[in-house]
Amino acid sequence: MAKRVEGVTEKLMKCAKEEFLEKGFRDASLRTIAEKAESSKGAIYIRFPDKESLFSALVEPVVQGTKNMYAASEEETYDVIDKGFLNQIYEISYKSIAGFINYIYDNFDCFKLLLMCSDGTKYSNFVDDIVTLEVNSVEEFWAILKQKKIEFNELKTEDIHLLIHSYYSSIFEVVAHDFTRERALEHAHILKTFYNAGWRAIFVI
Amino acid sequence: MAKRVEGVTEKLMKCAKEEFLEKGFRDASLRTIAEKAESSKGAIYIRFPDKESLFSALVEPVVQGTKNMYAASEEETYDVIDKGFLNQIYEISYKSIAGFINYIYDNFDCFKLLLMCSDGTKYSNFVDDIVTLEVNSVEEFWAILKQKKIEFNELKTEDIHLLIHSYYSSIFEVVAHDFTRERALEHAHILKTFYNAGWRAIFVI
Amino acid sequence: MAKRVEGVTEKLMKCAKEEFLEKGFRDASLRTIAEKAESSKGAIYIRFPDKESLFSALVEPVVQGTKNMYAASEEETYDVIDKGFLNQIYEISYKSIAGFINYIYDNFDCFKLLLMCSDGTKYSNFVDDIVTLEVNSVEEFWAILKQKKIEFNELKTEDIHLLIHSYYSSIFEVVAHDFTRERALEHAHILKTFYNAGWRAIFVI
Amino acid sequence: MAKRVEGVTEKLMKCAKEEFLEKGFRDASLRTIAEKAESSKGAIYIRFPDKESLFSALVEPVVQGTKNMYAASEEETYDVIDKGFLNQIYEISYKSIAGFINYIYDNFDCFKLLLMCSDGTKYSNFVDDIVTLEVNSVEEFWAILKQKKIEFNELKTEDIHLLIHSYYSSIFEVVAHDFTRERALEHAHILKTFYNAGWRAIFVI
DNA sequence: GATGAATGAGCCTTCATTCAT
DNA sequence: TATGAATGAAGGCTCATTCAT
Repeated sequence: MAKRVEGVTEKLMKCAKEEFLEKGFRDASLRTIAEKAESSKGAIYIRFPDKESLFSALVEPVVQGTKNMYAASEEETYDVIDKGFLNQIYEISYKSIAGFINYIYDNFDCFKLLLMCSDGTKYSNFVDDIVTLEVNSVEEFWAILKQKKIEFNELKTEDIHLLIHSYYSSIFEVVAHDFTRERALEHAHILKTFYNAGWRAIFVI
Repeated sequence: MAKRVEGVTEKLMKCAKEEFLEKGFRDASLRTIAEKAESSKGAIYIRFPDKESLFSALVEPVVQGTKNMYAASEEETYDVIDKGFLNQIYEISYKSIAGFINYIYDNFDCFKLLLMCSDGTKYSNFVDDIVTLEVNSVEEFWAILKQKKIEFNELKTEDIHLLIHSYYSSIFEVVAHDFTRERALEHAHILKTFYNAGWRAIFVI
Repeated sequence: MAKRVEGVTEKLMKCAKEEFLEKGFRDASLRTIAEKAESSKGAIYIRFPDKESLFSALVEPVVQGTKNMYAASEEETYDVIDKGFLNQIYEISYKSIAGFINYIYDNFDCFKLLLMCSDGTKYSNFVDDIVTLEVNSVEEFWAILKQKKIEFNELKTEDIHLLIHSYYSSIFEVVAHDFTRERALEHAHILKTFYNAGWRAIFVI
Repeated sequence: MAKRVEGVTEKLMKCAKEEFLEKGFRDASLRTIAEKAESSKGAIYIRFPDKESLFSALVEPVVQGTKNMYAASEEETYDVIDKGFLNQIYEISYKSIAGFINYIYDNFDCFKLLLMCSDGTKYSNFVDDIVTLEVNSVEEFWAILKQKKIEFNELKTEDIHLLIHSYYSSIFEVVAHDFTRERALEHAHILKTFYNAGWRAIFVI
């Protein structure tokens, strides 16, 4: 039985990650990746159907992980709404920041790939996709508020989208600026304070 | 000496703009640009030393304009500080939003180029550069506050950077999402409220 | 004005022809063609959008020429029918053989390309296309015969197709076997006798 | 020594046949064949030294069978000549058509491979090879005629070759056009009439 | 024997840039 | 100045064949 030489896939992925990080998806060269990995172009194609799939392989687990993490935090939120603790919603809505930051730092390179090197792949809209997910969730949340006859200042979807986008921008900037995990968490704390105040200012009637 | 045919540069730039907007800097083809402009690749190289310079020519005025606008607002700010109206600083600090939004919409395509099509050029960090400018200004502002023995909660440069980045992200997203000028201004109003509250929450002791 | 260096196109086409003749379309290499022509791959792409277009350029004039020649001989045939000289039809139907043979020999290499090296191009069915044209014409001819109440043994379209195919096979084989023009014409004479007898045998009631 | 797993060779050949029929020799992929056969590329190379040998294995029996059939009919012909029934020679010469058609239809796929999918293999001249055999036989036949002082119009070898080639072209076209066996036999009947007349016309003095 | 990973030459094509005209 | 032909490196990808397991 012909077995894949052990470690080749790992080496290829490691070198691919380096190349993608250095040059971005588009300018990365499979030739170079193969050479760096002391392997061959063919060896890549045995493992990945094409260039984008190689990128995907590096990044997809984290994309799914992010979505799962998001889905989980969404459920949590709904529980809270049911209990009607509106005043605490701002707290709760972002209580998972720390968790997310940690997740990011557990997968730092992947996030760097997603955020800064994914131009030309289907992941180029990663931030926007995340934002859209959260926007939908906010709107569902608002529907519940309405149902419960709780008054609030409703914004247009687009405006929420932009505000949430700016929120994630701030989070993800820690990656671009190579913050340490500790500093990122510190920043998240500030961010929470900042955004809670902001949301209150425009949301509460 | 033969003179450059009049209007060719303009036509080239117009067509280059279209091409860059459509495909982004990297995927744009000089051949296509020259063809669209009913001119030649050589004609481009007479006027611009390379591909990136052509992009620069389209975008640099607005980059400078933005910096100038920023410099102006900075002076303004200092005036205010001199007058010591700290309580109004949040207001003032962003009173120029509308002006900036209008500037963006007066140069909509250029901003789209800078924000969404500049991957592969030195402008890929445009937002960050703007943010850095503003951060420096904020720090100078803080220096004055300190000088005046006005107490405030001083943040680390990096944290301010990220917050300001998120602010600009939100502003610039109106470009990505093709808001009308009116909607953008509307959004700016919300943004002002939101960020004023945010800044207050973390800045005021 | 940048002019194409004289003779490059010709040299490229000449070398392409040689390469296609030697290896067939599929196995021909643009690299090799460019090298043989002491030119560059890019130089090919200035002139021809792709590999098949290069092949087309060599061959298309003759394809059109053949169709035109065919169309001309068709008109001629109809004149004859109008005069009702059925008995001479076999003669006339092929009286243009010599002309066709000469046309083939005026474009010997092109026919060799079309007949033996076109696998992988849209010309791979060249013979069948010619045959189909002639079959249609035969059927139109028969329609006229019926109109004139002239009796004959009508065959199925498929059978005519195969017989005509075999006729052209014989004509085109002179190319595969590198007959001289004179020998080809000699063969055409035999072919005429042979096929006239054949057609008579199955066609006349 | 380990034994070849039974049935694997058969399965490989079956799948190879499908692949070759579908894509032709050149575009067929050994990888695809191995996958279709739920086997491996290595398994192919154990059984066949290379790609062309795999094709050969599919086709060679029929190539030999055809040659044998031809040899048989040749002997038959000589018997007839010995009996001196020249007038019947045209009949007899083709009396084996039906047999050959049936043989083709008993091995339809193989003939399709030989006639339409063999580009790039040594079988690309299959038809010509068959024709050459028959031409040789015709010439031997003529030698006998001469020996018997029977007069006839002797053609050049090349001309006979082309005529016979056209004859086989017509026969083999039934494969390309997917005639049913019955239609093919029907066509063979027409062909016999047609060619007998043709031969007589040029052969008899 | 069987496997399929590994190889690497080779494919067609694109493109920014140079340069002869 | 203006042209666009010429260049040639580089791109992603395929594939028959070899060979270690």
